[in-house]
Amino acid sequence: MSDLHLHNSYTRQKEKFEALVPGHVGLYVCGPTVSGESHLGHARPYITFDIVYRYLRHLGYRVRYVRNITDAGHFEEEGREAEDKVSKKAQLERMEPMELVHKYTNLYHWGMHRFNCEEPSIEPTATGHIIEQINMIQDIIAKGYAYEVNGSVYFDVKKYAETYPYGKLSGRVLDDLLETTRDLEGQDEKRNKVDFALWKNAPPEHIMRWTSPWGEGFPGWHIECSAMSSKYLGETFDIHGGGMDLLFPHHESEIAQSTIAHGHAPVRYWMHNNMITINGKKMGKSYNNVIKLTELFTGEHPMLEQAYHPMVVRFYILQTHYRSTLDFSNEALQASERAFRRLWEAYEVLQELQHPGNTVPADGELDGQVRTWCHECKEFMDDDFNTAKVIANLFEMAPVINGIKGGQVAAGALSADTFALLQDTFKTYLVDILGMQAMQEQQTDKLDKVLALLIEMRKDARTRKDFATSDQIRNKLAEAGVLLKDEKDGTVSYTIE
RNA sequence: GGUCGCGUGGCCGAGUGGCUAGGCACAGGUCUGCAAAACCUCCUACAGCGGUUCGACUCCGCUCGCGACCUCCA
Repeated sequence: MSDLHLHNSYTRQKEKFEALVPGHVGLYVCGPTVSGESHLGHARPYITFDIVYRYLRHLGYRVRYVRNITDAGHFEEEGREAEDKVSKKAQLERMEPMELVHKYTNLYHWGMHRFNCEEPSIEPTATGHIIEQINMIQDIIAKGYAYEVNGSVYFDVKKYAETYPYGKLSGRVLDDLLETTRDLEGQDEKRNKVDFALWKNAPPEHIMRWTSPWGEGFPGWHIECSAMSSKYLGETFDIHGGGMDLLFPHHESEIAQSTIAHGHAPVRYWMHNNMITINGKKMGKSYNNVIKLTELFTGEHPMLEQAYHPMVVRFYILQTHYRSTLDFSNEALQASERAFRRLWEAYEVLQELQHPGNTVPADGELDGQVRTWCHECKEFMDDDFNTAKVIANLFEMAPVINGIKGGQVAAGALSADTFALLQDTFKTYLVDILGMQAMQEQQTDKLDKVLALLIEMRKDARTRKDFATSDQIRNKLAEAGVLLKDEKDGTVSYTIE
């Protein structure tokens, strides 16, 4: 069906993608924990896998894209004291877990929408799948790979490792882990330090709790993904994605749980995006260096020199390969903003251009070059989703487009076929696959008419050589964020910042 | 400490055993009443030291520097 190759984190190699069920792809991506606001670092996986989702569909696959919402666990709202959760408080003063989760889920959806990320096919919540998780845990206990202690259930990693290749995904060696794992609370309940919780007993003040065969508690962090992915995608599915920081312990644990529950490994291809760094350090809660999406879009953050449009951020992320780290800086974002504006304008110009209709190109060399650039886009995407190279090729073609409009390139330089290919390539890759869209809102007719009037008045002034008036109109509009451009053919167009 | 990864021109960033990615910035030019935009030109880098090779930025080794994971983490 395709020549798609992708880097499989499990084998650390690029592999040809073969769908388990021909024509269909099951894609699971670890979604957000909705106990706080999404930040720039979170944007990366969702944009990365939005590209994967879009490209797989472009290749003709029917994709079921499942991305969970982690809304169960040991939650605290950002900035609030833990005491808030203590049930002694009056009902309305107390933070309701559902309230918190709902607030941040909405905020997350708002962010994804602004980034023009497609919605997943299914967005299951951990709290909506407690039964499935309990069932899976019971199954693992029955098979002898988990044990209960004081109302909590732990997975027996040491036993698992006797038979299965524990640590392969993350490159861990069990013996090393046994020595280096730190002492944490609850360790004394575990048989071995490396064991992880499938179910946690809830202390009295804990606000999220469900009844289970082991008493009141809440599910461990890893089990939800195993339970939900197998429910919606089957015991084995094609692609599982997430951030590199989830390799261990999260994904390693998922493999272990699912392998015991189902008798075989759950995932055929693991994909992991790299981190966004800031001043060379990973952006993350623990480093206290996050820029929230709301801050990013408004520019209200000490580290931000200006606001950055979601499309600029998306473009900036796609200019780098998803497996490389990407360092945040105002300079980099500003460069992306200018770059994207230019490329998007070329795209808009291209849609308006008319081809003279010649079937033989006036410039055979350029014609061939453009065809190559266009065809390479597919090769680049097939090679582990190399969006950076796709964008580079689109930039190669921007001068051709602008040149045709500006007259530096002959209108018939390209054949009609090649011109159509060029138009299609921009639409397909820039819009459909990379998911870029205009930064500015669609103009209203009223504004358009007002500007047409001003442009007409300026044109009159210019023919009278009354440049004081014409420049005043242009400058005042510029102050208001409307930029006029005198085109070669004498017409005037405008862009709104 | 263990495991893994990275180090590219002013900045951001692809990528490859020989065939100058791309973007942003800078500089010069064309066009324009001026400007902006656009177009053309300029800017040839790959941490250091060895090795393999006809040839390495690309492979191997060492050194230095940086980071990620090992704990919630996208």
